[in-house]
Amino acid sequence: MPRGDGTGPPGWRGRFRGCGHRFTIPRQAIIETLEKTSAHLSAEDIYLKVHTQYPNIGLTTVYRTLEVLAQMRLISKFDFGDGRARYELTKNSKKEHHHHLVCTNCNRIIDYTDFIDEEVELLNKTEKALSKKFNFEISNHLIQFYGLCEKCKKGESV
Amino acid sequence: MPRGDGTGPPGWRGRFRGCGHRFTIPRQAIIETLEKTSAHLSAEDIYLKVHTQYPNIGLTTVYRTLEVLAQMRLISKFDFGDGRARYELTKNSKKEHHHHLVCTNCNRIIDYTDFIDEEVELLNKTEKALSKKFNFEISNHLIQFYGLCEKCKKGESV
DNA sequence: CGCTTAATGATAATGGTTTTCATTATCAAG
DNA sequence: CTTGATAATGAAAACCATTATCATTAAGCG
Ligand SMILES: [Mn+2]
Ligand SMILES: [Mn+2]
Ligand SMILES: [Zn+2]
Ligand SMILES: [Zn+2]
Repeated sequence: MPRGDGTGPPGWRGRFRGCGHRFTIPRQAIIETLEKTSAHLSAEDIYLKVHTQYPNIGLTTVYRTLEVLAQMRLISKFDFGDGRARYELTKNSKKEHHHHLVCTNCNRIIDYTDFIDEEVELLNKTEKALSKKFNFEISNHLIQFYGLCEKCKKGESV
Repeated sequence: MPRGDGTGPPGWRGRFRGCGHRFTIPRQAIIETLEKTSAHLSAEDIYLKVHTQYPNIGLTTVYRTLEVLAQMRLISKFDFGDGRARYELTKNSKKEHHHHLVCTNCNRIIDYTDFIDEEVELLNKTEKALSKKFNFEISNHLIQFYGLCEKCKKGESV
């Protein structure tokens, strides 16, 4: 059963305490913002959203919280080529591990999980082979496809 | 037969002219620097190397040339997480298309092409499926594995 | 309720990249 | 080989996302 005390069902407070971190209002607010969206927010995006409800939470704190969350592996940090880092909860209610399509024209990001089945298999195989060959301990991977989204593909032919 | 006039065997001048660009000394020097290395150089890396032979070529020009080269698809631009963009010739004598292992501890980059055969197959399949499903025109992809290199794996257990 | 100290926030600093603008040099035309 | 239009260059300043500083606040433990 959910707590209803603002610490959220999955026990954010517990996770923070478990890593020796304090669970503060700003951290709670930032996580709630990330939970509410399915977008890929930048630090400033998050700051602005949080700001409407907690006008005294600073951008610096957003950056610091994101760093802690990333280090705890609770969020993923991405570079989609628009000059700022973007973040999303690693396990959102709606999202599990997925990869991205990035529109090089309008910077739209599309999540996909649909065709991952065979990918997962090949990824495991590849990771195993690479680990052995280079004696490299793989802990994570990044897969992104770049191109033109539906909208931009149309606009291109004008 | 190679020209021997400094424009290089693959006809760099021709490629530039073909895109309506002029072929200048700085551009030539930057390309030669990229041809000579198998590393993943930053703009400043390139600037410093070029600087030893042409001390009056500026960092700004390096950035601008890299932008042109990237737009012409002759170089690839990467973000390995160390806060600066890194570049490499798309088709080097030694390298064709390849993917990267990135050490999250010492930032070492390992190129690999070895296990790509099955990857290529799956990638084509995936790209086709994604294109259809999202009506997205895929023109490029990025695949990187993160973890600890041989050296850093050892150091970790100390 | 206090105490310890991690966390915060306003501000300044950092550093990679981009802009500006006056000057130079490429290269097509004559 | 000139010449001229203009793309390219370089020094300097501007930009802007991110980080460091430091005095202040508050989380969590006893
Ligand atoms: Mn996503
Ligand atoms: Mn490479
Ligand atoms: Zn688009
Ligand atoms: Zn390493």
